[in-house]
Amino acid sequence: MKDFIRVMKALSDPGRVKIIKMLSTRELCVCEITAALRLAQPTISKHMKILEDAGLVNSSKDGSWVNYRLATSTSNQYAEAMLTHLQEWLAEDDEIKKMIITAQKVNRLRINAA
Amino acid sequence: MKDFIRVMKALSDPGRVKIIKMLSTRELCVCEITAALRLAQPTISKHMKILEDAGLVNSSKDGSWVNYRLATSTSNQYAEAMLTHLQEWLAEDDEIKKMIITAQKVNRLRINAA
DNA sequence: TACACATATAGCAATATAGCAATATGTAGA
DNA sequence: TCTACATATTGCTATATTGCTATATGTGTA
Repeated sequence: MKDFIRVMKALSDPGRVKIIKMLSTRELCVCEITAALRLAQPTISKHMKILEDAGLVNSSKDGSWVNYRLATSTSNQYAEAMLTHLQEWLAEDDEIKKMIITAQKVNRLRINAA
Repeated sequence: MKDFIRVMKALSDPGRVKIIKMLSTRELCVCEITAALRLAQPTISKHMKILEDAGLVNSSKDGSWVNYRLATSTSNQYAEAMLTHLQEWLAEDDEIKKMIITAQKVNRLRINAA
């Protein structure tokens, strides 16, 4: 039950759903997600922790960057099923479409240059 | 997006998930759900509204009783998909198993008799 | 060591959620 | 009409959630 609730809660926030959809196109670091969503960096860190605890994303370090990607095989069957649905779901949502375009353009090396 | 979030939020509460699983065995009125879950009647009413707004359950009146059942065809595709999963999911959860047994025994005509 | 940068954690304010008791509404039957 | 019962609504408190700023931690490089 707890595993299920954790996944539902993780997916109850529009920002976190946007993050999931962005990650469906490619791996992103915290600073890229922060730039794309226009939220404060600690806010994104907190969201990523919730997504990771739910088994929806995995992370790995690359120097001081932390790259996040969608979880491939996860210990949480509910997370796995929801990720499968989310490959299709919300594909036509305007806000999501914009976020995906933004996610494709954002680049960790150019974030502070602007 | 709003439809999706509504379903995720509706399923983010253990009590509401229990209600869904109870309704998978049979139709129940508010007083039966109240007796089974051991929460106050207004609390159940509020939960039922959230579930109905999400497209997860339907209701119909029978005298002063309001019967709730799982939504069969719903306007919300996410609700429909989640209900399908929930036919299988959590079947082995101890708490859920107890609730389903309770739901089978509870009877609107005997609630105030006790 | 010192600095720059990326990320995480702590602590706070605003808001949302879940519970309750009290009360209003609706229905059936005397 | 009056009463009993089932449900919904209102208004409240306690807690959870989401955002922020400030600060701590970790990493790479001079």
